[in-house]
Order: sequence, then C-alpha cells, then structure tokens
Amino acid sequence: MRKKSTNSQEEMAKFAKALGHPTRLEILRLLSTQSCCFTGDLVEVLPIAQSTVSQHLKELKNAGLIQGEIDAPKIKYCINKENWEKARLLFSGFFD
Amino acid sequence: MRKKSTNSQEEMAKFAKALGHPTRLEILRLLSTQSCCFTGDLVEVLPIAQSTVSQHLKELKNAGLIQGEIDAPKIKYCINKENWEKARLLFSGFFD
DNA sequence: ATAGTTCATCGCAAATTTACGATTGATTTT
DNA sequence: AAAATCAATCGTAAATTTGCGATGAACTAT
Repeated sequence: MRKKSTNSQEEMAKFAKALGHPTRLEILRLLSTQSCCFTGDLVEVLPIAQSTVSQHLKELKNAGLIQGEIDAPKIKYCINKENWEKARLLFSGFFD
Repeated sequence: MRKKSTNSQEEMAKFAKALGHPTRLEILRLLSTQSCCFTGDLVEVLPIAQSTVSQHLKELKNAGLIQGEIDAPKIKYCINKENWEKARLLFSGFFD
C-alpha cells in the first residue's frame, strides 16, 4: 500500500515523456533513418524556430535518447544506442 | 522541407505523453495485471489524493488507453485493448 | 426521505512546457 | 584581425501539467 513507483517505471516515464511530442518523434525518426544529423539539418526540415529545435534536442539529450558531438563549427547528433535499446526493452516489456 | 508531423506521429505522441508519468504507468500496470479496477482500489494503493488519481484516469481515458464503465456506485476501469494494441504497434515499429 | 458511498469536477497554486526573438560564445573563413 | 557561421542560452509569454482540498452529482442503503 502507498507504494511509490519503481526505478524502471521512473525511467520508462522519462523516456515516454521525451517521446510525447510530435516534433521530438520526428527528430528521432530523422536521426535514426540517417545515422546522424547536424542541428542545422534539423532546423531546415522542421517548421519551428532554431531555438525551439535546440530546446527539443536538449530534452532528448537529457532523457538520454540522443547524444551530440562537436564537429566544429557544427554539432552532430546521433541516437544514443545504449539507451535506445533500454527504452525499446522497457516499452516492449510494458506492452505485455 | 517544413514538413509537419504525420498522423501516426501525432497519435504516438499522444500515447507517449500519457505514458510519461510514473503514476500513470503504475495505474496501467495495475489495470493490466488485474483485468480491471475500481477507482477506489487505485486510490488505496497509490500515494496521492483521490482527486489526483481521478485526473490521471481522465488523461489515460482521453488518450484512449483505458475505458471506464459504470458498476454503480463504483466505476470499473479497464485497459482499452484496441488502442493498447495500436500503441504497442506504434512503439514497436518506432524502435526499429 | 435521509444518510452514506463513490468518484468526478471545481478552484486554486506552483511548477513545467512550448515557443519565439535576441544575444552570446565558439569556431571558421576571409 | 574582422566577418561570418553555427548552435546554445537568455528572457519572456502563454499554455499546460500536477497536485490538493472542497464541493457536487449520482446512486445505494437505511
């Protein structure tokens, strides 16, 4: 009784929350079809301001779903494969 | 260029958003292990106020993941199996 | 009819999210 | 060194989310 949520529920909620916006889903789709993207490539494709794209990227990064590396003067974003797999397992386990 | 998100992305985002809170994940887990629950059963188990549980139930219902039927004076909540399956397919398709 | 039960909804406050333009810092190019 | 490019961050506004206690609606039980 009065049980708090488990660690894996916290983690899954964190992933789900990050996935809970169409723009972020689109970013992830773009990153996973092409292997990686520069921020600028995403800004060209998405119908929102550059600063907003950066914010979404930050949230995806905080959730651990993507990672960025410097390729000066650009930044190259990729799927974080380790956590991607973690998320995949959590979701597939969740849906019985 | 400037492409908006697709319908299935909108739908998946809607599901993901509903899944993006530990309490709602816990509610769904409880509903799926037992086949159904009364609101009161959930309130007993969860460490939050009754009104807050009701709000979370409402969100899950709006997202289509659960459905409630009257069993007076209680309300019996169950997984919405049709949409559950839809969500399962969207997520499993998303993670390659 | 009255009292009790069950759960949704209201009203509110605090925190978070989403979006934008402007600015800044870092790096590259001229 | 100066100008240009790239992307994060700042500051702000509006909307949404999360949570609670109190109230209300619908039904049941006495």
